[in-house]
Amino acid sequence: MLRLAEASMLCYDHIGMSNQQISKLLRNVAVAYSIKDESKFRFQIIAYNNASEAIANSTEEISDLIKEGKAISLPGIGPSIAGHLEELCKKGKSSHFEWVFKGIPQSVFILIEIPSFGPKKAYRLVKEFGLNDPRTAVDDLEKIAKSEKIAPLEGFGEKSQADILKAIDEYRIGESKEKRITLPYATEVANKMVDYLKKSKYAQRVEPLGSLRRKAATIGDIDIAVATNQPKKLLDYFTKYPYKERIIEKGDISSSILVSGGHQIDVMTQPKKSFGALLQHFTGSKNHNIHLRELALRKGFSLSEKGIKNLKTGKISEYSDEESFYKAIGLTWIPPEMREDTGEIELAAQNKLPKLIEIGDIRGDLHIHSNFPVEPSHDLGKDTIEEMILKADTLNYEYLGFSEHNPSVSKHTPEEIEKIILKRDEKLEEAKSNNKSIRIIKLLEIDILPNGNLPIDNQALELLDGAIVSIHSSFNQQKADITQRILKGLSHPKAKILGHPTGRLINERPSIDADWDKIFDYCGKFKKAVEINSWPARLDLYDTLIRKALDFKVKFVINTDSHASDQMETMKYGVFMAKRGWIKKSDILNTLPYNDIMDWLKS
DNA sequence: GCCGTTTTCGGCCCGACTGTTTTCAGTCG
Repeated sequence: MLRLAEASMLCYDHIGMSNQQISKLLRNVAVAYSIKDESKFRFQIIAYNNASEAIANSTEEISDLIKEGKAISLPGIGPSIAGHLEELCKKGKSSHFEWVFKGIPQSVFILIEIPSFGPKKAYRLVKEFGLNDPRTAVDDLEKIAKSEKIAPLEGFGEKSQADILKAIDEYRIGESKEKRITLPYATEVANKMVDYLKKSKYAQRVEPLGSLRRKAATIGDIDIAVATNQPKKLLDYFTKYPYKERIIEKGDISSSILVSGGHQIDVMTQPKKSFGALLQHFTGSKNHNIHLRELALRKGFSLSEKGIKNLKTGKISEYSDEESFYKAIGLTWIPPEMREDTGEIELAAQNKLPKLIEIGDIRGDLHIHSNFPVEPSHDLGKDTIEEMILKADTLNYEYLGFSEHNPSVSKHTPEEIEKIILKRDEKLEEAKSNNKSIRIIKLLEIDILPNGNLPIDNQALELLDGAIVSIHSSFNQQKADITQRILKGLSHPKAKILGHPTGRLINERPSIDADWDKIFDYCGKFKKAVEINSWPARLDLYDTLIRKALDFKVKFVINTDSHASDQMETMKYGVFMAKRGWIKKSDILNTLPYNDIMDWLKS
């Protein structure tokens, strides 16, 4: 029955709705409007889709905002939608949404989830075959398609009947697996294809674009742009990729294939002289491009992947690079990581974009685990202290902060813990004298226990230059409790860094539900650094929360949390995330020289 | 229905691909 309630979601229970549920509800309103009368409600459809997306991407708890009457503060939510949501929250139903959904079977909102199904196709099939039970609508449709009853319908045919069966298969696979893949893995898949495409004599330039170029934490489809004078021949070559599973689309300008592992790769082509416009178009994001094109329209230009069309003369100007494309509409070039339409276009118009941090600005890693036997309650590193230092040397670092997990408290007395820390000190001192080029900082990663206490006593903490405090258990505590827990953990003078703050593991574990305003406010006031953890499955903090933390004047450290020396190379992913959070060098503490870092740790 | 550094009224991105069509509707990014 859950799905029935989810379909249009007119029932607002006393716990409130998640952002995802509210987002889906508004998306469904747009779908319903499309079915009712697409041209009449054209702009409502756009508005509801925008609102839906805004809520899906928001870091605020929308259901709280609605209760406080503040939903209108979100860009994309105006007085009308906010009013309907408030009514839904107060009365458990909204008369307006009920009116929009009236006469549209719930099954439509189920079928819409199938790839290649939009409002029209879903509604047509539901009506045609009386698919009135949302719980069985997909199965029923499959049976109907198999018994060849769809092909005879007007506007359908043999091919579309077969395509529907294929799409249902994909829908089922998609439901059972994670669709989005991590950035490093996507990079690997993309690079393999880039190497393949570069071998074609028809390819003049090959660039991975889309969310991959914007360095999003997870990637859906892999987008690749190719400059070529022979698009058809190039696409022929592309669709013959040896690891291809099947061709999704094959056109004259662009094509899509599915490769082993179920990943989709889209290739788009343009002649070399228009490649700048293609780079801009295919990098996105969608919202960035829409905003850019609206801006251009007001200036009398129409933008596309082909170039910039002057609406008065009808002439299209071509651009071989992105800088000149942006310049032509009065903007400075915008780093791909910032292209999410969250204010970057306005800043580019005023030439006020921040100078973002670069990997070369990083002077050291403050979160690494060696294999020194600290007898921790969590995992030990794989490599020796010396090996980690050697790696830091090759990365041209100035310093390295060793931060193994705290020794397990269940197996040791406080005296024993102190002894272990002192033993590690000896080892670190020895390593120091053997390698003069890397300065060593004595840290520890300490659990914040469920009650907010730290498992190590003051005497042991005094032996450290500083501590990273992080949550490794009881992730599901109530918002108020977990917020208090973190603040208490951070309150110790030696606690300097909040490690992997949200605790999320991509595709595995969601973020903790904490009051980030309170936490960032505290960190800003008391000079506690917030970690941007580069571990590809963490990328924590993530971009939108970094932006929020910046508002509270929080300082950050970018760390790798390495458990082996080669993992120290993942620093770049943390830097990508920082750039997506609009971070400058001056916001990051581990861009500071050693002495300044030590001053901060002592402060 | 939302929004504003040319607007509180009058706008709202753009093009590719597919299947079913003979000029287009639907879907996607």
